[in-house]
Parts: sequence; structure tokens; C-alpha cells
Amino acid sequence: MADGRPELSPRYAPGSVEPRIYQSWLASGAFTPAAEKPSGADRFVITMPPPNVTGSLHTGHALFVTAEDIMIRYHRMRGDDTLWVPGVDHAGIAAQFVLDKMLAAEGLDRASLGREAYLERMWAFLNETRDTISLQLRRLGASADWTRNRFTMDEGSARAVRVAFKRLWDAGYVYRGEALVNWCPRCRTTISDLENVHRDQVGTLWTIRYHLAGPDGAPDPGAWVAVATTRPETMLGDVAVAVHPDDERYRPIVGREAILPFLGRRLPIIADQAVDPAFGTGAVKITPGHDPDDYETGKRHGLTPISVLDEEARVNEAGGEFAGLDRFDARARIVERLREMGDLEGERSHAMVVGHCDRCGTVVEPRLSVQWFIRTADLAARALASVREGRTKIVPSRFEKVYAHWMENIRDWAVGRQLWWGHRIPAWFCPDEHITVSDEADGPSACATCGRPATELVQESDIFDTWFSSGLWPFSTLGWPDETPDLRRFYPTSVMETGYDILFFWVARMMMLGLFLTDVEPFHTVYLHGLVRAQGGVKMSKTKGNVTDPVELIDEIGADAVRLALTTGTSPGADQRLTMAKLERSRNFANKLWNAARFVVGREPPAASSAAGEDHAAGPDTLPERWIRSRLAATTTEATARLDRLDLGGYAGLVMEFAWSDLCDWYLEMAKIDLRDAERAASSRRAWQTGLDVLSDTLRLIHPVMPFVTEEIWASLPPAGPWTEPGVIRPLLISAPWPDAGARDLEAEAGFDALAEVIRAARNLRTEAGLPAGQTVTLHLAPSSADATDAIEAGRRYLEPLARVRSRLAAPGTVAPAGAAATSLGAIWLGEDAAAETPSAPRDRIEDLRRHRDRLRALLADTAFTGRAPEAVVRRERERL
RNA sequence: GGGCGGUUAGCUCAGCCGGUCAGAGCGUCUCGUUUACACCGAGAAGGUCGGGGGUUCGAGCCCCUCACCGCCCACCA
Repeated sequence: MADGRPELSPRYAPGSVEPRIYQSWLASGAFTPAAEKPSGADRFVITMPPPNVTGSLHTGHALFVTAEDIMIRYHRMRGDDTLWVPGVDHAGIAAQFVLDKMLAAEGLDRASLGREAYLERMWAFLNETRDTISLQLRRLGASADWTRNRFTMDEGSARAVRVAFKRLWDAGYVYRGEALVNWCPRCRTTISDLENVHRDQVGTLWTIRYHLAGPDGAPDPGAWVAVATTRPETMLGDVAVAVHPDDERYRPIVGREAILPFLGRRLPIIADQAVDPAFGTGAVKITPGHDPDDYETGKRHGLTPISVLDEEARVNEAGGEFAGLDRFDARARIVERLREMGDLEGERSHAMVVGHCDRCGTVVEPRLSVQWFIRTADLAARALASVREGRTKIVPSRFEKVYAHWMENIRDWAVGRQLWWGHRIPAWFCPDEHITVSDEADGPSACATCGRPATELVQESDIFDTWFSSGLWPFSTLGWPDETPDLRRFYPTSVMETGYDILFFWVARMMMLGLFLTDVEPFHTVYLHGLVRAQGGVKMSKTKGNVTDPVELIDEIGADAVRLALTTGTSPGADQRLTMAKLERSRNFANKLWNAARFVVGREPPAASSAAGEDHAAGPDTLPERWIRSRLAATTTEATARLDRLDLGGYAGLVMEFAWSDLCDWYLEMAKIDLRDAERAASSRRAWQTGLDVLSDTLRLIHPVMPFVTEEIWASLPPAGPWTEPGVIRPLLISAPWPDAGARDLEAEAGFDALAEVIRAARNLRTEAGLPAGQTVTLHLAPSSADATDAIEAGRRYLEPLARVRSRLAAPGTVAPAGAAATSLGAIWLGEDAAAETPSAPRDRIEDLRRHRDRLRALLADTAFTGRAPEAVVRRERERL
């Protein structure tokens, strides 16, 4: 175009548009708000859930980026001081898992490298990959402030972790103690209860005889107690046999002793309420070192636990002849030996629940060890109160119950991990076992208890659970513990948008730590999205090969289409399926919008009859103009309301419907009639201007969900503002103000609806009469009132071309013939010319087929169709013929 | 063993405080050389809103119950 605005091609090509648009946003500085702002603007802040540093883009990211970006862009347009802080997570156990596999391929392992070399390898590896995911997020259009990009292992996070831990320690919320923890023998670390995922399995329940000790202390071959177990290998750590106190069967032997096979240990037979007499034999072997229930029972009876498995779950030296065997080999061997000895009384299959490591799938082994714990009772009570009392809302609200249930039943948090990649616990031991916790980067200068110098202190080797640093994320990213300008301006944040699957892992921890450390809820709203499932409703996974790669989708149909598909027809907390049909529909909408803009923008303005501006004001608006402006007003109000209540799916569906149906299918079709009206330049020009006005606001409304195509169209709008002055740069849509809703015009809406009803009814009559679409026929109208007469007179200008009719007003008193359609403006029916050209008798099948054939022949002979329609469509029509 | 969610047109899903809520898209059928768009337009067919009971003037929407499907939590050997 002459004025340098970009020309719009017939089909929207996202691939050539998106990178350029993203660069223009970056260059404009729109992503980066200033911390110090003199205005009293509202704030809107989201801290991005940090993706794993080793990861790459998947549909889950596409979903969260879309949801958050919609909120962020909306608030930015509202004029709020808007910040979206991005970052990545170091993902301790997950990252080690990846690196360990790489090392294994080189024939190396953790142990042979040593801690220092291992961590060097980790940093080297991450420095290559750490930007991958954030670069991919940009493909989706994420308008995050990359100048504030953070990493959970950067120095700011490290400091926040130390300070947070020290404050917890000083306040008495941290303790170290022996406990039976979940141990993954493959990852060789403790894992939290949440990382211990329960799976239903069918195992075996063995019944084993423990002979009673005779008077001489030797096993009595004729007297025994039978115990049931699913894990025979743990018998090596048995310290007692327990029965229910009221169980008559066993009353005589309570107080006696049984002899543990293989090891000969004497096991007291004790009575304990916890035993279920109905299960198995009613007698239970007690293994406090390897079973949480037994651990408790053992404590009640003063029994000392025995560990019989090492950190890789091999039988240790306490296991006698079985020492060195893997736990499952030991199980098989023990069962075999018992069978030989005649002490295997029975075996049967048994449905049970087995804990597995969330990361690697290995069966978790309860293991006795000394661990760091965070006392959660008080922290959880406070975090629960925040939600109960509405200071933080969870969307959808049903998750508030889930949250409450978890908080009420929370157990202390084992925060230590026996890994290397992560924040090392800032605790030092002196030779006298005194513990000093320090938040200094260099550690303490001396033991806090006995004053021994730092040189004699040894730092704890455990690191923190990854979720400890993530739990600080909303404020550590803003500079906490320092009172930075960012922290002052942007904390607490506004919305925490994340998946419901990490409500406990992450949201709960942020609430607990945030309240304790900053005395305020870290966000006022938690918005939980659902999971994206593959076609058929199954979970996407690489092994199933049903993963849709968002990067490929973006390449194919554009980021806007992917975003729209992920947003429409969804509600928070509900899983959704991403289907090709939905993706195509979204792509088609981007193209529709594009072409509507081409129509509105891609023509010279009708000549002005006077100075610009004045001209538009000349004369009253037409009914379609009043109607579309009113519809725009209603849509703006409703879209705003939906965004405010975080109904993102509702918002997207609404604006799409408005643009496609109201604007394109109705208004623009009617505007064509006015635009073609060469005799009325003013009306023509006004139609042109209305199209531009409405399009402009429509682009604003759609921008949050489809930022690229709207921004590109925006740039092509003709100059119509202060930026037409030389030297004034046109603002980008990303920074344009959110539209104000104009006034509704209910009279126009009612008038338009009545007219549209007549048009639809007329089209319906035509179809029923089997008229070819091109044929213009007579339509008789019998207005039901004087007002209806006026409405029809005024509307026939649009009615006639849109319904392809010549309208005739029937004389007053005319009786509508059979077959007439009733509308709110009166009866309508087709004239003689319609009946004359088509047989009034029902068309027979052969006639139908013939017509269909003729139509297809004509269609396929038409170069306008074959040239422009996609091959697939042309092929389909040919096949039909 | 607790708790939660789902069950609405062939398919994928919307339906906020019970009163045009029986909807959308895709698919199907019919028509279309209306120059913004065939990644389009017009028209049509298609559902006793999982079953049963109840509350109400009125119920996909509230209550009870049953049946499937899914998820979360949970230390019974």
C-alpha cells in the first residue's frame, strides 16, 4: 500500500508473521514494567510456574502459557502495571535422572565422578540446554518479562533458600530425627510421600511358620505360630510377632517366644490392638525397620528396629546367609528355603497397593534414617485459614475442599534429599554434634553452640527437596529477602496459575512458606487448569506415541490457533482433549479474521464528501450499524466480565462467536450493500468507517487469546489517530487500551432481530422450494402492523440481496396462502415465479440425483472453484460426482 | 477404605445465582461462479440432558438412590 502499511495476503501465513511480531513486542518494552511507577495504577502479577530446566515444550506448557498470557495481556491492556516473571526449575531429582543416563552411556556414574565433578558436568550440561524451554515458550507468544528471567539455582534463589531455612530453624520449625522414610533404591535418596505413588498390584501373600521356643530354648518342631506376609525378605528384620489381645486362639502363647528361621533370633509374642485378627492368620511379624505400621508398633513395645537392606535394597550383613542378595532375589530364595524346610504353610495371590518412585518407577522401600523435617502443623493451619477465610481463592472452588483435606492431614515434610544437584542444606556439624544453621553464603564462622572455628565444622551433605526452593518462587524471584523495589511493587502476586496435579506439591508449599516468611498470602487467586489429553481421552505420553508436539503444531497452523484451541470449550480444573478438528477450527478462525480485515482494510475509503470526521457524522446510522455497535457493546461488557472471573474459555468462545457470526456473517454482508451504493457516498463512507471501528475494537477483544494475528492486522489499519502525525509512532496493539463498552441500543437489536428473522425465514422458504441459490424470486410480505410495515420498508434494502428476492408488500387484508412462514413482522411467502420454475410436486429421487450431478459437474468445471479450493476438497467433490 | 469429578445431538464439549437452556463446533444431508475468506456462505436433519425417585408453579441445573467411566487421598501385614 502507498502509505507503507503491510499488504494482507489472501491467506494468513502465521510462520512469516509470528517471529517478526514477537520481536516488535520485545523491542517495544511492553513486557517489562518499571518497578518504580509514579502512577497509582493497579498491579497484576503472575510468577510463571518454572518448567524443568531439562525439559522441552509439551502441550502442558502450551496450555499454561496460553492461560497466563491471556490474563497478562488483558490486564496490560486494562492499563494495570503488569508483570509476568518467567523462569526455570533445577528439578533436582529429575535433572539427576537425565544426567545419570547420559553418564551411563559414557560408562560413567555418579560415584566414580565424585560430587564436585558431577556438579560441574551438570552445570555444563544445563548451560547448553537451559534456554531451550524459554525460547520455545516464546513461540507461543508468551509476553513474559525476560529481563527478569530466573532460575531456581541462581544466586538469588540460593540466598532465599538459606534465609528461609534459617528463619524456619530459628523459629523451631526444623528438626532432625530418625524416621522411616520412603527410599528409592535406584535414585538412592529419600522421597516425599507425594513422590511415592501408590499402584494397585497383585502380589503373593505367604504364610510362614515360626516355631515356638521350647523349654530348652530350641525351636519346638511341633509348635509354631504362622504369620502372613507379602514381603518375606523383611523377616530378616523381624523383632516380634504380634496378635490381637482379644484373640482367643493366640492367648496361650502371648508372652512366649518364637524363633526366627535362618537367624535363630528370639521373637517375643506380643499383643497389640493394631492387629486385625481377621486378616491372614491373625498373627503379624513385626519389622519396625521396614514397615511404617510395624515401626509404630515397635515404638509402643520398646523394640529396637533392625535394618536389613542397604541403600540399594540389597540384604546387608544383618541378613546372614542372604547377605548381598537383591531384595527380590532374597525374597525368592527365602520362600524356596522355607518350602524345603516345610515351614511354608501357604501362598495365595493377594491384591495390594505398592508404592513406587514417581520419578523412576522403582518399588519404594521404607528405610530407617536420620532426616531433616519441617514441622508443618502450624504452617498448614495458617495456610488453610487463608483459603477458608477467602484471602486466597482457588478456582475452581471445589479444589478448596481437596486443599483443606490435605492440609488437615498433613505430615511433617522430610526436606532432605540424598542427592547432589540442588541447594545444599545450610547446616554445619561440629565434632560435638552441635548443629549450626547459617544463611551466609560462606557458612558460619564458628559453631553457634561451642564456638569451635569454621574449619572444624562439616556441612550437611543432603540437599533440599526441589519443592523447597519452588515454594519460595513468588517472592524469591522478586528479590526477597531484600526489600527490593520489585518486591515492594509486585509482591504479593495476583494469580497463581498452575495444574491441579501440583496443588499439594507446590501451591500448598508456597502458601505455607509464603505466609511464614512474608506474612502475607503470596497470591490472591489460584487458578488450576486441567490436563491436556490425547484423542480418545488417554493421557499423552511418549511411550504411547500419542503426543502432539506443540512446536510442530505451531509450525503448521500458527501459535494463535493452538492457543485458541486450548482455550475454547474448556473450564478450569477440567481435563480436555485436543483434537485435530478443534485445531483446524481455530486455524480457520484466524484465517477468517484475517480475511474480514482484508475486506475492511483492503479497499480505498469511499471519497469523502467533506472533511474527514464531519463526514462520518453526517446522517443517522443505519440499522445494521446501530446493531453491530450494540452487539459490540454487549460483547465487550460480557468478555470483560468473563475475563474478570477467569472464565477464559467463555471469553474466547464469546469473542470468536461475535467476530465470526455477528461481524462477518451479518454485519459485513450488510455493509457490502451500503458500500456498493454509489449514489449515497455518505452512507457508503459511514459503512466503511463503522467496519473499521468495530474491527479495531474486535481486535482488542481478541488480542489476549490470539495476539499475533490481531497485532498483524492492527498494523494494517488505516491511520486514524494521533500517530498519523509525522514522527509519532503508532502504538502496538499489545499496549493499546482495552475497549470501553459503548451503550447498548436495544431498539436496534430488536429491530435487527426481526429483520434477520425474516431473512432466515425467506431463505428457508427458498430451500424448501428447491430454488437454485442464484435465482431471484418474488417474496410477498404481509406486515402484521403499521410498525411492521415500516420495518419492512426500511429493511428491504438488506432483505432483498441477502435473501435473493424481490419483495412485494401484500395489500392490507390479504390472506396468506398455505405454505407461508410466520415471522414476528408478519407472514411471508414466495411468489408465482418461484413455483413456476420448480415442480410443486415432491421431487423424485432421480431428479435429485440428476440435479446433484449437474451441480457437481458445473462446480468442477468452474476454474474459480478448482483453482482456489484446496486439492482435498476438489478431490472430494470429484469423488462424489 | 475415604473423597472428588464426569455421564447433554454420531464425535468433542459449553450450559453462571433453577424460569427462551435444549446450545456450539465437527461430522451428515441439501444448495451455492453472491470477487474478504471454499481454512467460505446459506438451509436442514439429529438429543425423553446415564436410570429411578423426590422438592418446586417450574429442574441438565437442587435432594436421595442406582449404574458405569475417570481422578485424588490412604502405613493393613
